[in-house]
Amino acid sequence: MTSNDVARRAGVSQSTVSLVMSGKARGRVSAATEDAVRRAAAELGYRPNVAARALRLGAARSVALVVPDVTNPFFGHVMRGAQAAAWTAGYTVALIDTANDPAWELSSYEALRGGPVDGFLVFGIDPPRRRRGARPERIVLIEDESPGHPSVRLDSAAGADAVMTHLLGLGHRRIGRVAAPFERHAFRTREERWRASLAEAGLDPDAMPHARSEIDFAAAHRAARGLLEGPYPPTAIFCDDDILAGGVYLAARDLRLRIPRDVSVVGFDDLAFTLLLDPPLTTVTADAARLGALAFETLAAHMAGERVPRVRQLPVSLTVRGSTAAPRPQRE
Amino acid sequence: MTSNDVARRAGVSQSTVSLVMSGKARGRVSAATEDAVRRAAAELGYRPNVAARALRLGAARSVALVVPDVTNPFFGHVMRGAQAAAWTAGYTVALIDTANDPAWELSSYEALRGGPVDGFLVFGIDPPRRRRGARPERIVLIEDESPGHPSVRLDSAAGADAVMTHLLGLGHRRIGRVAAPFERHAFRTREERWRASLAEAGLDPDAMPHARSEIDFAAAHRAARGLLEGPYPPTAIFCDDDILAGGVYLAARDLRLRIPRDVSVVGFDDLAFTLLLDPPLTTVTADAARLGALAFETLAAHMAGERVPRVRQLPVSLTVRGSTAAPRPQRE
DNA sequence: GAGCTGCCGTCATACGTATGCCTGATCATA
DNA sequence: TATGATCAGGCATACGTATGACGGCAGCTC
Repeated sequence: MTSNDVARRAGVSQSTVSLVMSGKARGRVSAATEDAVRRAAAELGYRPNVAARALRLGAARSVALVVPDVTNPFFGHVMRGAQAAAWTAGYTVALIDTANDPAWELSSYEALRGGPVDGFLVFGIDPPRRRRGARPERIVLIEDESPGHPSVRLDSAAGADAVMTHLLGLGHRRIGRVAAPFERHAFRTREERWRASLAEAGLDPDAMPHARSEIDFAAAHRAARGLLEGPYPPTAIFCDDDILAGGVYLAARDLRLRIPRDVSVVGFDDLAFTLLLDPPLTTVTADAARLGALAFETLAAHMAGERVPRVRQLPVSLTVRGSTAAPRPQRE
Repeated sequence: MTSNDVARRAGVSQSTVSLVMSGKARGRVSAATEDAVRRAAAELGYRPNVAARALRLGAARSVALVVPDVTNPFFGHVMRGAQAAAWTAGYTVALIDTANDPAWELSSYEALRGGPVDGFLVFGIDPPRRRRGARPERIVLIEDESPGHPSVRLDSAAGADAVMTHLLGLGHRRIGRVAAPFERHAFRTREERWRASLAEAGLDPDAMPHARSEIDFAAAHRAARGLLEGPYPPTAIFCDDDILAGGVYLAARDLRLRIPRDVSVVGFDDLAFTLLLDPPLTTVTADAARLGALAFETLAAHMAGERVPRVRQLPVSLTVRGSTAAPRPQRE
């Protein structure tokens, strides 16, 4: 099934078929001919060959989506948003799951340079360095930034501020933190706002219990235990995301601490499972799907040569549920 | 950066470069020349153009992975497994998230027929009907089956049997069910084994509380409430997957029922969040990543023209945790 | 030294599409 | 009626790769 077959059937030349199929028939092909071509194409079930088109055009109408952990529902939503947006734009999404391995991430750029994709949507671990190559690489970063590439992200600063205002407003003075292990911009921002908010409230950030943890329940469980068993346990814990917050629940259960009576917990992202926690988690609600879609749209605009804002932010909002309350009067 | 550039630099012809790069140099190119070509290619950072190769070869070295819900971690693991296996085989994975919409699923086959992918890995909603087309379509089904296509799946029968043996062994006589809404083979099998096990124990399956639910917490919550508030509430509930089981926890919390004292709950898949539930969920542990990898391997073999078993099953095992116990003596 | 056999390597072409350029026909205008 | 102008559509080619068909050359045998 090639355009030649269609041409033969419609009694026209291959060029005419191509013209019609790519919508460039205006003024070059009569309505009657166009009709005949379309009919022939439909009858034969003709689909333009993507490889040939890609070869000719030098573009594959495909983008790579690089994600650190496909197993994490947050990324799932991002993927959904990006994929849907890409699909409606006639693009295909090539999925790369790096499983949190920076080496793998790097090698994926290398491997995909040959042309299977026109651009990259990167939800990365390390910010990709700019790489030399025939054509300048089209990259949009998600939740991170790197000079020279446009990026999209949640408004982590506003989210973290809302969390801290909430917690401080409840009367907490010992607000600990379970941080993600990456140097991603989003996490850095949350850390900074946590520190800044504490400082503004006259508290010393460096005196606060603080831990870093891989983003999975078991690791966060260990990290949170360390925090809660420490000499100065926090009355509230601000986590970089919901998974880490889940780890805090696990630790609290271990130590027979009640949430929020003994310790308040706040997450980030508002994943579905947070409703399952008992009590349900107070967290920052974010539209991850929109984030993915926005990333694709930005990449598409970027590839089309349009000028694109260096960074686009999506609003977030604090959703207060049962995991936060005023601290108990301390014995000290 | 084309093979011509490499050829010029190495002082050979384009064909020689092609020969070397595709590993077909044996007996046609001397070691010295081959070396020179490789060096030139490396210096220029040459990567064969995928589109051109795909056009020439009529194969894209890419497969589509069709998944109903990228947001569900179970599919995340499948994707991870499939993607990793594909990647090491030099294949690219095009992701399709159908968001549980059968129409979308269908249209994705249609759209991808033009050649962007060589085959399909389908974790489908509806079994795809066989479609006519120039070349016979290469499809492997996951967790489902359809005449004419190879399929891979978990051993749902064994899993369900283990669950029922466990529950009946604990003394349960009223074992309800929250079923998934799809006619997928995996779910059908679990249903059948549930019925068969009950019948073998001298119980009437039709008398058991039974509900169907979309696979999300809120829907399962509603469905489970219906079950537990019904005239003959079950002492145990077997759910088609962990998400549905999560809904049962929600309903139990609503109704002030304690798990497992008032009702035992069993899930399927062993997703990470089940550890977070209180008590942790008894469930069937499955290697979803292996399932994805196996699916790809099967597709690759199928495409290579090898004879492939019509169906391949992966073992599963029951993981007993805190959500199951003997029923309380009934008042009736 | 003529003929044969391997070994290395090049030539030419095909894959299917998109598009610049050209041609023939129709039509309007002078 | 002669001359442009406009419209419809075909011709030819290029995109970069893979590969079957060839050709030149060295070494060998008789």
